[in-house]
Amino acid sequence: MKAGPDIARIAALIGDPARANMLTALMSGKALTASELAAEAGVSPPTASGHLAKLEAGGLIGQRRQGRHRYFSLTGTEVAAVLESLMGLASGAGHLRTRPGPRDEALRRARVCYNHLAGEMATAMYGALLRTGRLATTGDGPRLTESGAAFFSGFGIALEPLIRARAPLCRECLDWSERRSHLAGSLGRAVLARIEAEGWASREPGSRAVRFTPRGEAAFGAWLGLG
Amino acid sequence: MKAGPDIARIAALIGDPARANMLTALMSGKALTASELAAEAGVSPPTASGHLAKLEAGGLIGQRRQGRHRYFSLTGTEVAAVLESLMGLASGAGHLRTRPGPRDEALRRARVCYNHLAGEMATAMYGALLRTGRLATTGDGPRLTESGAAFFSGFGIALEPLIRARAPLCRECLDWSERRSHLAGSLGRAVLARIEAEGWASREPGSRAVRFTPRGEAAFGAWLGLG
DNA sequence: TTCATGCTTTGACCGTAGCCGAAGCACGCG
DNA sequence: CGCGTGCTTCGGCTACGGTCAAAGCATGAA
Repeated sequence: MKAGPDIARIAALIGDPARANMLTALMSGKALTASELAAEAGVSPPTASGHLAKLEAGGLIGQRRQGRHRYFSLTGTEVAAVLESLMGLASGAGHLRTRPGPRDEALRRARVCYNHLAGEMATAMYGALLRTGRLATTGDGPRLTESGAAFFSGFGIALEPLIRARAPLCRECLDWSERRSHLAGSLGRAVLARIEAEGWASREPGSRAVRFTPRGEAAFGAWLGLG
Repeated sequence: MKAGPDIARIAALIGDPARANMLTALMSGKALTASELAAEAGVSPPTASGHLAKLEAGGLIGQRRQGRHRYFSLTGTEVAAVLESLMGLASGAGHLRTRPGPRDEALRRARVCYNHLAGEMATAMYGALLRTGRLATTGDGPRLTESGAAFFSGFGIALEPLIRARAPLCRECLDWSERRSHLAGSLGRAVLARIEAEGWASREPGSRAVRFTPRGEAAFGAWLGLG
């Protein structure tokens, strides 16, 4: 017994409904203030404050003071990955009676996962990138190929600063709605930023959903060579 | 709020120390009786019984009656994957003061992850398989190539029954100690079985650790063409 | 300085959930 | 059949943890 790390500690941290709501809200990748998170979780400011302190002590979130606000965010992609996989279990093993509403439909299509794109569009993209040899996979996550480097440079992404930074360029992340992987890492983040800058899609305010315009969706498909 | 599935429900399920211990014990892949799990969790039989009922209602474990015993096991690899990723977070973000003992060291080297091999040896194997083209990766997890099929057949694994079964042949699973992927799925399971049948390694009783014999380790490396 | 806003701490309340002992089933065996 | 073992249900205890109101600190603005 006691083999392996103390998994109950952080599972319990996620296991409270108020805290789970906060973490889910933070999955949008945006840093949120304590009051916003309190509203999101449906609790009073004091309660939220206590929860946030626990989450921080547990290492799941971090804070950044700015002016008289306190911005909270997830500490990293690893936390986001755990949350995503938990959502996969909950949506699968949970009560299926709650059939997906229109809002869930949009989330399934495309959404923000911490800082990169997730959902149907994202797994389609990841598959296309691997099929066309822009990415290759080692045991240690995906790797950018030479043709891939040219491909993304042509899309307007400056790769050098990303490579110079110590954060991993490519990562894969399991999608709870699709049950397949999609692209994460600093490259995944850059792609999402570029898609938004291009005007192909925009985030719905107050939600994780990403809405593609019809023209944006067509351009996205053409870029990747999707059917 | 309420975007996405009810993650708090199952996180809370894992969040109790007694239940977490039970789940960790079940990560060995073996089906255990209620009394064994009670001992593992350090609680009385009545308490264990209550916990097991909750875990089953939550869809995390299933039971199989056999004689006058009741055998419990995890419901699937998806549950195991969540537990592994939670261990990754807990070992990283958790208190690092608990430096790894000799027992942890063995676990890091090679262990059972639900029904397949995990740890250093497993990620090395996965990397070698991808490097040599026995496996290729699509967006939808790894795929067995033709050369890979010949490779595993030559190792004494009958692929047809695995392919005929509806369970996925290849899956990847994130390793909490290595933070890299390793091979799961029915093929992963078959490989571990073959390794044990070959006498290369054996499971330590009452633990998840897998101990390779010196000769077994050498044979394993030669088989994969590791340095 | 003085006020207002954003957040945290304190203190008290309450509910829930874990825990066990004892009794109750259920199954298998002799 | 009746005994023993394995597991579950029941009752009641305890305590941990979530919750909010009110007061206490900060920080920035006037």
